[in-house]
Amino acid sequence: MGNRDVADLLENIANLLEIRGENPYRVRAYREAGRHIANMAEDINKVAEAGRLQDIPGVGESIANKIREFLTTGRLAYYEDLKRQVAPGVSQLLEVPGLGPRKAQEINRALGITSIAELEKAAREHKLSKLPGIREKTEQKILREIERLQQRTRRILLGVALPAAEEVVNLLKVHPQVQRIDPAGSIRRMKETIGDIDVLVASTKPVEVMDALCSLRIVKEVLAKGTTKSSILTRANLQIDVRVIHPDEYGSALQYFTGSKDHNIALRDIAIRKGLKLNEYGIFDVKTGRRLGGETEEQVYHILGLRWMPPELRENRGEIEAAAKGKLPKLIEIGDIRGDLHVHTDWSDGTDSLDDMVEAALERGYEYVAITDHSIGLGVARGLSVERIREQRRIVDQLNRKYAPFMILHGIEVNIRGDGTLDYDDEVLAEFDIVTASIHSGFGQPREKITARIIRAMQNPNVDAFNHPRGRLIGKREGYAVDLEAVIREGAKRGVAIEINSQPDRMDLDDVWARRAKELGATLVIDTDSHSKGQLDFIRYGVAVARRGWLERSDVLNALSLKDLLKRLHPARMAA
DNA sequence: GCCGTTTTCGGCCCGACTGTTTTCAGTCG
Repeated sequence: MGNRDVADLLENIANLLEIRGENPYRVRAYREAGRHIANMAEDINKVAEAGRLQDIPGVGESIANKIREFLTTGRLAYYEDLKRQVAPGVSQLLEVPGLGPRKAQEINRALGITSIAELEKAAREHKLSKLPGIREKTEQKILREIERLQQRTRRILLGVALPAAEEVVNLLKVHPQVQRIDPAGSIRRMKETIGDIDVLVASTKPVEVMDALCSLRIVKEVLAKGTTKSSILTRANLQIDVRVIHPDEYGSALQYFTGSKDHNIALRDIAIRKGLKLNEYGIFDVKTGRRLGGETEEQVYHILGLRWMPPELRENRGEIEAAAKGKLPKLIEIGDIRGDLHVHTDWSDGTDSLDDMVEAALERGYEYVAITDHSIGLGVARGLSVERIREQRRIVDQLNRKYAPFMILHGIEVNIRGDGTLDYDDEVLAEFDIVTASIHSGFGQPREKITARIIRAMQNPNVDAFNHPRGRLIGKREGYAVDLEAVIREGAKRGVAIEINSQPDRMDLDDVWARRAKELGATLVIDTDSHSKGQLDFIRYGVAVARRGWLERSDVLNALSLKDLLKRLHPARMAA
């Protein structure tokens, strides 16, 4: 029973209470508590054992008791009761946009409908419009939404959404009536997945901007077009919502539409206590109604007594308290990254040559790059034999003479076998400039076994980093079961860096765990795991995870200069 | 149900939109 289970339990309770039409603040209390637990890296069992459940924001006596019961017995009587009181399937109806708890409950009560399929049938037979508060239009809307629901794609990877948003931004920003333009929402916060792609424009001629948007060459279909807000479908089938704001209101609008929702709620709470009112049009004095600001985000935060903060922090995970005390972290930036330490070539499963990958790293302005092809055990990826390693080493040495002072580190992504041993003997591993270790098989092993296996690998003194620690592929594969806390502690103890893998479908570690790793004293390394030249640009996604995890330059191995990096990896060699 | 530089009780973010309404409830972001 882990954090996820508890968070899901609380969210489910909130949903059931909502359907029952309970006090909305009680519903929100469960939702809040669940969200904080989902955002927490520390194991809830440990927190419970230490009697610190009520230290979790949003968890009071009542919820703490329920969590304790759930953790010790595996079930919760209160939740079982609740489930019995709510007809099964009603919560499914809530998935239809436009149907909230009230209407869903009414539809279920009056017609006995418990699934979306039944709902669709009833709507077609015009049975819904006999109910109070529902007429022809609502019925039609429900049918449309069900249809959309069936063909809707789920959340989009940041690595897909961000380039799409940037394309629209770049095409529109040359328009003479566009004064400012930015991606907003979860894209601006650089969340690993994105629901809606939002773009914000500052202009005094919104209609002209809307016309320009809808006639862009990337537009496949105009889904909605208004005077200040339009939605387009791109040729890549991505929906992008664009809104135009008056330049005087751009700061408060950008703040508002960047979110997160929780962050904004907390800000407005501060505003209320100060006798102020905050909305997308500005920040106002409640008594006089006078507008105090809103042209820039900085203004909004300053009037609330806070420092401006990077969007990546705005998740209501303590950033507001930190901003009030002037204790915001100085987040790592993409320019702090001095090199990439996890890169593949066509020697194993990459598509570009060693030379090309090195050239691409140089072009990025790096001081170094580590070539880390796969080891022999990974047959599918053409893992290198010992002979091939030595051959590759000779070529790396040649290239190093050519490109000095830029340095190519000869590395390896060594496979951790089922028992925790590594693919090569220690003598072979000792020849590399950097050894990174990964799991590529045995994902189904029990948690204890995988954890022990990884820790054994980390205890090999040749290992410098542990790659994509959770083994997840977003939307495709859950990570393996592992006690990450123990793995990270081991890394901190042995000086093994923990990777933030920048591949858009990995983002592994994620933001929550990156922050926890910092707390536990581990060093992180932000890598792209590139399999082609272009993928070196993925580094910005890894940096985004790091920033969302509150990391600073000093937390990151490859923010070190080449000299300091070599000192860190090979203190003995450097002394010699 | 939670929480406290107003409070241990009485608040709890704000505005827009839609459809159903003759003044507002429900839903959403």
